[in-house]
Formats: sequence, structure tokens, C-alpha cells
Amino acid sequence: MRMSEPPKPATRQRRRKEERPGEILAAALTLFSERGFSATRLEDVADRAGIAKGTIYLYFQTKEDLFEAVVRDAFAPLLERLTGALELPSANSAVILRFIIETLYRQMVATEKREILRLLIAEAKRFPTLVSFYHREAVSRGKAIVAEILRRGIESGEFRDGPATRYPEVIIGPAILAAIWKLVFEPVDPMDLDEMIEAHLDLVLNSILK
Amino acid sequence: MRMSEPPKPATRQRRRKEERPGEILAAALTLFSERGFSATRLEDVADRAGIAKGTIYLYFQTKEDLFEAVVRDAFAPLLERLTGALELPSANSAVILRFIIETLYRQMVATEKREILRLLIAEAKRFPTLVSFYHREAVSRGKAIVAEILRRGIESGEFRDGPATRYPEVIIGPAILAAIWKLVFEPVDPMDLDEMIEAHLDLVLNSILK
DNA sequence: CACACATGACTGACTAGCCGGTCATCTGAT
DNA sequence: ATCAGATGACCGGCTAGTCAGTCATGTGTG
Repeated sequence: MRMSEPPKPATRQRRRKEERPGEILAAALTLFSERGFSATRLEDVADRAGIAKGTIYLYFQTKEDLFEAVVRDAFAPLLERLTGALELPSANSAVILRFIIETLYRQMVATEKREILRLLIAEAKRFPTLVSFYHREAVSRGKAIVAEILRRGIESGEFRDGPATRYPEVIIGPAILAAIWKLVFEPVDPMDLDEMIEAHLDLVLNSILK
Repeated sequence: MRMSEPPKPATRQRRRKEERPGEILAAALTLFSERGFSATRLEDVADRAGIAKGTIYLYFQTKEDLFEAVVRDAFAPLLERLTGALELPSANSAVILRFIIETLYRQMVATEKREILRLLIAEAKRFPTLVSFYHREAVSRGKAIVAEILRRGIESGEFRDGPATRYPEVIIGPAILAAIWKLVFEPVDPMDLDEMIEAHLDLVLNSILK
């Protein structure tokens, strides 16, 4: 059985120093979020990426490094649109807040990117540096953006001042629930995101608009 | 090396057919939520429970069975207080809703029981029957309770009728965020639960009270 | 009471198989 | 010819699950 095959008969070997890491990350993201860190075998990652196991080690030191890279990588395009929201100069704060919440659903909840949330929750204790990274690069920044909009709205008289407008977390809470719901219960009891968004905005705006 | 130790020098062997399963479940809950399903070794569970590995197999068929038992077991006392809330006859709906939300924080978010949430999220894809179980026994019932209170409040004229009051999920969303926050970011950026509860209630009641 | 015997909870060495990581070798583009 | 990129057989360590054996306790007998 061994030595039987001329290894790559059909497709010619491709040299893709550039593309490889991304392909590996994509394959790894899928498998890690399906099975978790420990239960994912690097050979399966390799298969899915169409390469041999050894190739992974040309680009990543260890399985843990690969995992960290997967989670870090997926975060990159996340905050761009949100920070952009702050720059919209003409709009009032309610419009901007609405935009932020909708963006959150469209970017995080509705897409596969929510799987990152699963990985972060599942492996938080094993990867504390990753948790710090996400807190620093994504969460605290997102919090600051929402806080800034709330502050502006209060200052301009659009929003009331109160506990709710001083706790950004509470404003976006339902979006996190929606993400978790899709991660866990979607097969059993799917959630209509458009209705959820409408209800979320209805709750928030009716509460904080003067 | 083998045969060297008289196995139980000090403590005499105890027979505890009754207590064993509970002890094993407690040990397993701790380790599963620290390390996840795959990374937890049954020998460590045994050590923590003060027994030998083989003993686990007297009470549970496989590692997966043990995991399911852990998660199922932890759910039991969860909904009792909430269903009780519906029976408070004299109180108005706002008081009951406030009670429900506070109970959620005190029972789920503030205690170790939130670890169940972590396990459910992490292993949802591997244990679909467990997901169904939780949806049926806990989530859909909880949803029904909140929906019932909202319905009563609308009927009595306390609450406005709108998207927010037709989507129970949106009402309890911030509590889920709080649970996740504690599971992931607590070491980096702790959350003050009392302030969170206050902000949550402020958000919700200001929105739906007429 | 005392002694033999039965019970079954408990043990832990062991097996079989899995998987992260290595490295000698191969391949094809230049 | 050279060599970066890629391969996959292999190694070593690990662990779910097994099972033959142990022993504390219970039971029946004289």
C-alpha cells in the first residue's frame, strides 16, 4: 500500500506561499468552531485546506498558535464600519445608534463570524492572552464607540441621562443573545433576525429617546 | 514499583452507591467547564472525586454520557423560582418582570451555573440532543413565562404593545451578555452586577411602561 | 458469638488507537 | 543545478475504556 501512488498525478503542485496561510486559517476556523480546539485534528485541517499536515507547520508553530491566529485574524474587519459611524457628521445620535446596532447584527450575528464568539467563550480559560487581545482590540473599543454616541445624544438633548445610557453593555445586550441563540438553538428554533433587530431597536429607542 | 503500596493506608474504603454519582458529576462539572469536553481527562475527574477511574464507568457508560448528565443535572433547580413568579397574584406586571430579571441575574449570571452556558455553547454541535433538551426544558419554558408576563402587562394597560413586548428574547438579552461577560472577560475587566441589573431594569422598564 | 462464605463497590494496570509534532525526502520552478 | 515549498511516514506521549482481582461489608450457619 505504501509508496503506491505517484503523489500528485493530476493537479500540478502549486506554490502559494501567499495564499496558504489564509486557506489554512479558513479551514481551521470551520473545524475549530465545529468541534472545539482539542477535538480538532490538524490532519483534518490539512485535508480541508488541500495540503499535507506538515505544511501547516511551515506557517504556524503549534496548534495553539494556529488557534490564536484563527481568532485574531477573524477580528480584523470588524470595527472598521463601526468607527466609521462616528464620523457621520450630519446625522443625529439616534440614527447613528440605529446604524451601529444594525451593523452589529449584519456583521456579527448574521454571518459566520459569530463562530468566533463561540471559540472565545469555549476556550477563554485556556487562552487568556487571546481574551486580553480581544478585550483590548475589539470589546473595549466597541464599548467606547457606543459610549461616545450615548454621550453625544445626552449632550444634544436627544437621549435621557440615566443608568441605561451610562452602561453601553445594556444597549447591545440583545444582539449578543441573538448571536448565542444562533450558535446554539438555530437548528431547533430558528430566529428571525429582522424581527429581532426591529424589537431590539424598538426597546432601546423607546427607552432612551426623550 | 508496582505492588508497592498498601492501597488505602489511612481512610478506609467507603461504599457509597448513593453519593458517588453526585460526587462524580460535581467533579466533572468543574473540570469540563475549565477545560472543555475533549481536554478533560477522566482520570482527573476521578482524582477530583477521590475515586479510581474505573469507578466512573460503574455509573456512566461513556465520557459523552457523563457530559450529558453533568449538563442535564445542573439545570434542575433553575426554573422553579421563575414559575413561582407567575403565581404572585397581587403584584402588578412590572414588579413581576423586575423579579424575573433579578432572579435571572442572581441564579444564572452571578453563580457558577453560568458555566453551564459555556458548556452548552461550546459543545452545541457535538451534542444536539442536549441542545434539544435544554431548549425544551429550560429555554422555551423561560420564554413562555416572560411572554405571559408581557401579555398580562399589555392587557392590564401597564405595558405598551409593540415589537419589544412581543419578543421576550429582547427583554432578557442584557442578562445573557452579562453572563457571557463574566465567562470571558471577568479577569480582564470585571463587571459590577448590581449596576448592570439597575441599568438593565432601567432600560427595559423605561421602554415598555406606558 | 464466631466463622465461612457471598456480594458488589472499587481499583488500577493494561490495551488499542489516536494525534501533535518532526524530518528525511521529494518536486518542480527558475 | 539549486532550493524553497511541500510531503507523509514515523515517533512518542497520551487517554478512553476494559477487566481480573481486591477487600470491606453483609449474611447465614452452628
